[in-house]
Amino acid sequence: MYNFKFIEKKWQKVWKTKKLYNVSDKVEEKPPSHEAMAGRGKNYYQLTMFPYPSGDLHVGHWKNFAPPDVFVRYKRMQGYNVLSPIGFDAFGLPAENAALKNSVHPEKWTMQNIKTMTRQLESMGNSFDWSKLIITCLPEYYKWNQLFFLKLFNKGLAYRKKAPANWCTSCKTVLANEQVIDGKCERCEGTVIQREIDQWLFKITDYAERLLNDLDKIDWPERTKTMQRNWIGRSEGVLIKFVVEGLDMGIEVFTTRPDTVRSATYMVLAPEHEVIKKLKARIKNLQPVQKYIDNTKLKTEKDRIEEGREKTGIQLLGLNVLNPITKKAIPVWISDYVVGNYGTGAIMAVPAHDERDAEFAKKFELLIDNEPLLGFDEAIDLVNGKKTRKYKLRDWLISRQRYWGTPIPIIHCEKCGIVPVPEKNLPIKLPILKDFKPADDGRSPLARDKKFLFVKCPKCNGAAERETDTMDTFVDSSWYFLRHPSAKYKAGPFEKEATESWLPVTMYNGGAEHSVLHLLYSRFFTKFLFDEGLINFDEPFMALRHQGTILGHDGGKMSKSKGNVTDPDKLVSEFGTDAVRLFIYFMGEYSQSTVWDPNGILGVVRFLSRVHALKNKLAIDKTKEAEPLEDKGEENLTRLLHKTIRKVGDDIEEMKLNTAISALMMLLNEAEKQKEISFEFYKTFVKLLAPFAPHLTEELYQEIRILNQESSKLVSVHFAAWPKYNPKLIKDDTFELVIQINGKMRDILTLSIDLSRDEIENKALSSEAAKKYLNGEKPNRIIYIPLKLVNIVINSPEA
RNA sequence: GCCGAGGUGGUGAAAUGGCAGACACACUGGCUUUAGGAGCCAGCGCCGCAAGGCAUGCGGGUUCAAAUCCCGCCCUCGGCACCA
Repeated sequence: MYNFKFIEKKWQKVWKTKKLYNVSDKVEEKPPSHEAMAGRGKNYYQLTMFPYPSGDLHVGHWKNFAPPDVFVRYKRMQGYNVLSPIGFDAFGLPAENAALKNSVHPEKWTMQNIKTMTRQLESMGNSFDWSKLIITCLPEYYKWNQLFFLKLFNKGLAYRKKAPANWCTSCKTVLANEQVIDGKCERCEGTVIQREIDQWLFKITDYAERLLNDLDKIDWPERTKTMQRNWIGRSEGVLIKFVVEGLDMGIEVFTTRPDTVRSATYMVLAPEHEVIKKLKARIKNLQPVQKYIDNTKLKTEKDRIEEGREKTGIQLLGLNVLNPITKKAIPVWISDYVVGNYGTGAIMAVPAHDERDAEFAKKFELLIDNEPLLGFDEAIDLVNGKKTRKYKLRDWLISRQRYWGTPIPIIHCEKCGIVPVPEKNLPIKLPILKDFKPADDGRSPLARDKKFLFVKCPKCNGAAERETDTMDTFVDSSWYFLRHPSAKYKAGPFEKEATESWLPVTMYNGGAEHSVLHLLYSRFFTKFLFDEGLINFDEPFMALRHQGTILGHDGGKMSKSKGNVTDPDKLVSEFGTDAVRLFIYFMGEYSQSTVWDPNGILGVVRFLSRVHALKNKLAIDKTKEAEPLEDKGEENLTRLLHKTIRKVGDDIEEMKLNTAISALMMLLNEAEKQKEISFEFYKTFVKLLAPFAPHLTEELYQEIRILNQESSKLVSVHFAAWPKYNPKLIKDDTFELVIQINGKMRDILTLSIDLSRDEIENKALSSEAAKKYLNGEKPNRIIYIPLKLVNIVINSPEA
């Protein structure tokens, strides 16, 4: 085994000091779209979703970061100017929780972890441009979160509203949605209820239509697009007004089935429907109704899950509406199976045509009426309905009553109301609090910092208070890809030239678990900034590929809490970074999930040391190279080399790294059979392996260059030109003909590719196998597939 | 329930209508070595001494030919889940 420790350390140091992977800041041509890269530009922006600084790099991080680096190195060798930056998604609840547990400040905890992870990421040998590093918890980054908030606010796209939040009754704090697991608190398993609190929201629903339609113009996995489509959930329907009996008012419902309106036998309102308050006076059973409404609010997620689909509800006695066609008076109910913030929060119930309504009608013994259907448009005309589109997508609730996040740049003034912080006063820095525990009253810990809290109103100069909520960390990650090329820019969130030359991201890599939230929010931000005229594109990621997850030995997702997380450090110190990288690639396709089992690593370890040992077969006598290829073995090897050049390139393009490596293994197997190998061969082999095993190949490449007496200036293998294959050499002059009898393989012949169809069929018919099975008879039919096979069909007697 | 992905040797996996199991791991036998998680040679889907037969979750179908295409099931994973 070669001295990988020495080699890997040495080259990592050289790359770092030479800033080998830092891209030039000068303006290049626009980046090409992924599918039409060739010849359309030279800038290539590859980005892998930035990590949360949890503290250590586990094998899942390797699976995230190592495969895209192959792609990046390959593109670079092809002559692309490749930007591959890295950063840390550094705000968020885990830091707070860990900090509370270990009594360190979240900032200290986070910055320490970033330091460790930086070192670990560096030891992975990825070709990151570290000069473009971003860390979201620093004011120089989150300042721009605040700027974007103000821009959204000015356009009415950031607004404040009383909204239900997840409230853990045991921790007495608000939880993020992702912290609620099966209706329980992730940390303490306490009960989670909905609590109404004033919160900030981004009006992403304004963009629903564009977010949906523009999915057609990006190269993303179909399943991811489908998930976004379902999440946005557009449906085409009609608004129909039902007149309240005896009153000069109506209640509007949304339906996708106006053709069934004649069979609507009752109406159901969501418990929070505002009309209930308005018509209080007319409701005869107000007390039980109020009780039902209160109960709904108190209902926990857990209760709902336990109840299953069992429907509950109560009639609003004394209140009827008129069916707009039959003019019959029908009862009005409230039930929590009608969702308050979808459609109009009211439905016409048609138990004859809707399963859920049928279930409800059956339970409460309501009239089920099956009138003949109307024509769709006919019905709309008759009831004077309004065609509408509705979306399941909700506005994005960004308020967090937590400490470790970006402060929302708003001031509450008694006189002036909600006042935005003037841009020139940004950033509003997050104060260093000693006590950052979440509070009982649901207010952010920032409310306890009087210095932070009490300010003068920027408008009237009177006494005012700062907003104490912080932003959801998804805000940070919704635009970070814009910041990377301008990482150090101070005058704004991003520089015009850098943005125009690098963005949109050419290739985005990351986990499928972000298929909805992060990717949707990023698209929303991009569209908003496009509308503001700040950028000239309205989709952030031209191409997207998900890596498969690595599962723990138990087959479950790796997670710290499960204790099935594997730390690759041991493998790295035992076999080297190159070996671990290669093993990750060789395990299976990039997009596929696999169970982590390090047992097979010896295969790639052996491969690497044999590649290293192959150097001993180099033909030192240089004159040999000039000789014609007389030796058949060497000629075959050259042919195989050129086929491998094509195969490896094609496979990397498709991220099929496992088969690319197996092709290199086959090539090595053949090379080892030779007495000597040429400089040219070895050099090409090393180049082909370079994106996969960057350290060993750099070492070998430099050794070859010295042996070959090339210039002593460092020319890294990672900037060497990717080998080109000779199309003449990948064409064989013979092929293997498979002979089938009745579809079963019976023989193989090696034939010249120059033979005609007749000659090939004749050869096949006179083969041993054909003679045996034909037994002197004539074949019924012969199928010929050029350069592949001949299938001789013989009629069986019974056919 | 709905949507999506998947199911191939002891293991990771190849093969996208045309030789099923490439490339590896593990295992078995042999050679070599003071020694080995070393190297080399051979074997390795199942049944069978062999000839041969049987095999890609299960059952049908299309085809000269199916892991691959079509129909119907079963199982695993991921997402959504009363959205009218």
